[in-house]
Amino acid sequence: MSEVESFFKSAFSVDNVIFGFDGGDLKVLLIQRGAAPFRGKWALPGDLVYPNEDLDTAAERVLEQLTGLRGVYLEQVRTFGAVNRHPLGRVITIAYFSLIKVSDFALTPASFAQSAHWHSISSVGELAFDHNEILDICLQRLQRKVRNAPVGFELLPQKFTLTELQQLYESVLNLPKNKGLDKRNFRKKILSMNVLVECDEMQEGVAHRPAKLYQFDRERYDQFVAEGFSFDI
Amino acid sequence: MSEVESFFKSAFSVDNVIFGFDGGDLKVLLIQRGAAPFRGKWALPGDLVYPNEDLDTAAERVLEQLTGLRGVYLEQVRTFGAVNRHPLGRVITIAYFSLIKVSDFALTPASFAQSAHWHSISSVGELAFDHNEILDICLQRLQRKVRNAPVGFELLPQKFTLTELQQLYESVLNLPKNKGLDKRNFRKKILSMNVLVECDEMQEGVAHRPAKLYQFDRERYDQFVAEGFSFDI
DNA sequence: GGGTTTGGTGTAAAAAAAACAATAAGACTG
DNA sequence: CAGTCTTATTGTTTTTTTTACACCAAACCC
Repeated sequence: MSEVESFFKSAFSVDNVIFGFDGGDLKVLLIQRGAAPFRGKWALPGDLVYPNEDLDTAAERVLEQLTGLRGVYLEQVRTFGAVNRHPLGRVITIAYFSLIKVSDFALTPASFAQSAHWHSISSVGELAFDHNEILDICLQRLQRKVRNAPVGFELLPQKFTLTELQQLYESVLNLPKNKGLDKRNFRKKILSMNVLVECDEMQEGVAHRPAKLYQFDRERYDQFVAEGFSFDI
Repeated sequence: MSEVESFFKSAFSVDNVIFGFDGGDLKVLLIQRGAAPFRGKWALPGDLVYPNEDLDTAAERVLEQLTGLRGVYLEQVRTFGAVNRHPLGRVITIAYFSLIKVSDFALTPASFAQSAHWHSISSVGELAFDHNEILDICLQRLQRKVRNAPVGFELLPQKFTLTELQQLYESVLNLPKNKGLDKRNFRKKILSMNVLVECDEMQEGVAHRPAKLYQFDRERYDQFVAEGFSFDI
């Protein structure tokens, strides 16, 4: 038994399912493992939790090291702790998902070194460890969350069109494009919540009639929530 | 201490919020700590996870040692891992909640030794560690779950009256008795799901008109779910 | 200026939820 | 056994929410 192995009793890590929305598709940011075990395989970004680090802090650190982003949406989902989930010892992992605006994503030294790439959810292959299961559970959580909390906006630019918002929902919920949700009903519903404000700006650079841009108004949302409102789509 | 070593100076435990329903009230099973830290304080039952034990298995073990029950409803909720949550070292804990029928609860050696007692949710005092927070989060989870999955039945005897079922919901959701839910609408809704079957039996030993007894039909429920049905109250 | 593409809008029917109160059945009392 | 007490049981109406559905408008491109 190697020296490291002899110390290796149990540990905990965080793994982060980083979602993005680009090209009308829901994506997940994966890294290619450079070391054993599972060398060369795609995996969720994660790391062992430092002895003096809170779990949320560890998840934020993993996210920032890879994307350069701080203060983005992050939620703990579940802990995976099957005895044999890690080939080298007992490591349980606390799974998080985060939602980022792809346009904000900057290549960091870490992401470069770990060859981070966006993968369409629908075309993720076999991942290292139990990461397929983790991804699956996190996606289910996102699908529920997006329907009863205003988290979808975290995936869009600050200013967006209603069509983009609808496509986001169709993509996250895995509905057929432009058939899953009725355009008129969707707009009616989202606008009737009064949490979107029209910008004085139009979409630019498109080869057709440009759409109005909207923004999510968190203050109004918070106020409505305090009054008993609950977001629901 | 080497860096590698320090990663493994940590442990993980499970804590179990065991809910019961008795006397029209939602209860939680607590134990009184017999050793430091927090000696004498009420706490959630829990234990360190064995090196070769899955997390769910550990939660089942804690539950069985205390109540003698196996195969009851158990769900992982969240992991609590603040650096200083445990005064003696870095211990993160995976929180579970379980739902049991109070009438099935038998005093075990462990429950006797740990002076386990049912506490009304509304009158739980200050608990050891971060257990108040854990209880709170688990209760919130139960409140959501009971509304979109048929888990309420886990808290009732196999045969129950519709009034008991309604009181269970009012208690879990913390609604005023007989004012939170309209009796007629409640019965209409639950019966229209077709997942309850009438027993050929009536309530006994009550000093008034006895009510019909019903049972939850899980097979029917599973079939409906497969056909796209979703439970909602 | 005609073609192409997406943006934007309202109404009617159906379904679901909410509001609401009187009678029935059994147990107990005297 | 008649009367009282307590909880059980049952439907209808109104309101709200959800669904279904189709045409004209605006900008760009050629």
